[in-house]
Amino acid sequence: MPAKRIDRRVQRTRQLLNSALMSLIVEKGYDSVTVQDIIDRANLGRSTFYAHYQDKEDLLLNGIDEVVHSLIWGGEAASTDGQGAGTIHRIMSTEPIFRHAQEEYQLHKAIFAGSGLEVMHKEIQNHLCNHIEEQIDQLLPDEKSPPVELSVISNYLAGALLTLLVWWLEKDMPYPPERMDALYQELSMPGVWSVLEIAP
Amino acid sequence: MPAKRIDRRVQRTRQLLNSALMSLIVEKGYDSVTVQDIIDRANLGRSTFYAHYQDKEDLLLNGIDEVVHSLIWGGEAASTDGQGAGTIHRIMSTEPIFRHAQEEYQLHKAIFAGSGLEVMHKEIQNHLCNHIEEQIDQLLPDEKSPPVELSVISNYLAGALLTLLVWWLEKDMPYPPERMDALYQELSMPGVWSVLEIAP
DNA sequence: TCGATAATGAACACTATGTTCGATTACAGT
DNA sequence: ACTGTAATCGAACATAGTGTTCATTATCGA
Repeated sequence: MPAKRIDRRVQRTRQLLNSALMSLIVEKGYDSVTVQDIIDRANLGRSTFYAHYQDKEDLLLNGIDEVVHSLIWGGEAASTDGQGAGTIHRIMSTEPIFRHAQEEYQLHKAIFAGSGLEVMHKEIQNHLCNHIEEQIDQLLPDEKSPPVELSVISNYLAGALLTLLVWWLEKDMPYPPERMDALYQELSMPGVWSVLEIAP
Repeated sequence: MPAKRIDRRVQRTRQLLNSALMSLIVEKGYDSVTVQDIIDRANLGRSTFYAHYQDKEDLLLNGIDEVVHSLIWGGEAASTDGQGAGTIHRIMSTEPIFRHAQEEYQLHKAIFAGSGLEVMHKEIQNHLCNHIEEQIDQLLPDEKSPPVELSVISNYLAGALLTLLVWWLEKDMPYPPERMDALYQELSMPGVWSVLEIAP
């Protein structure tokens, strides 16, 4: 196999498009950003855009993929340690998620405000569900199968988290990230343990 | 005040448009229905459409408003009675909601599949939140104020319900409505009581 | 029957999308 | 530095849908 020819222009172009989109989202909101806006801001030709991405949505998803991934799977380390007495037993730590949302809340708020929410929702929900199901699998005793499909639980947990996150951003973050994490755990986990029929 | 002049044509037009939209949604999915489709199906002129509704979204919301309202507030009667021993104490009965979704699941699935979800989400979430907050208010002891804003709880409950509903429809309703209702109650309520610091 | 109101539908202006293609530019490898 | 290749350019185009306008026609309630 011949050595792959890696053209620096490709990276640069994608990078330009992505940051153009992000800054435009903050300025005008996701819905009102057009492809024309993006290529103007990035100083790129129209056909260049379509050589890289199918459409606006595609660009958004690709740009955010890494972030989502690192957020969810990066928090994994914190999920198993530091469960002192009195703490609610958790499946995953959501604090990094809230913290990250806080750090660039203008962007996140702008994305979630319009139809960007719908675009992100499926993507994030998928990632979260995968992660959650893995975690639950480890917790379940081998001999017994769960009383409901695991995907109900994972979807429930992911959906609830996203709901809280959107609420929090829309209200301009009235509580600190740690508080939101604690709230999420306290709201969601008791019912989950109950349904799974395992004591935490 | 002069007697209001009520023209039968108006009702008829709106009715036609609405059912045209509904049938088209089932056939093609909400996203791919155009205004042209709607007026063709309804045999109405283009300008007639815009005389009644701002756009597709407007039509959808108006058509579904009554349904949502009756669903949520109609279930109220069942919410206070029939809580036998061993039952989870609930804030509202969601069984009618699942049942109604089941009855015309083709429509609901088609709506929730595309960006109709986003349109409905805010609407339903608002209605649900109002209802839930009223219910919680009644349950709270007068002297003590809730440890968090009520809107967190109501949003959490509404979001979780919608998540379950969408999951259920996408999976083609693997469980009966009663089961889904029970599941929702068991998943959500323990955490809510815990956060509200009141024993059910 | 008689205003008043509603519906018609074709024409129009507009905005955005996504594609095409020949010319141009920048790249990686040698 | 040279060279073939790959990326970019950008204007033009086809497509598709939106929302408005207006003179005309049909239908209403009283």
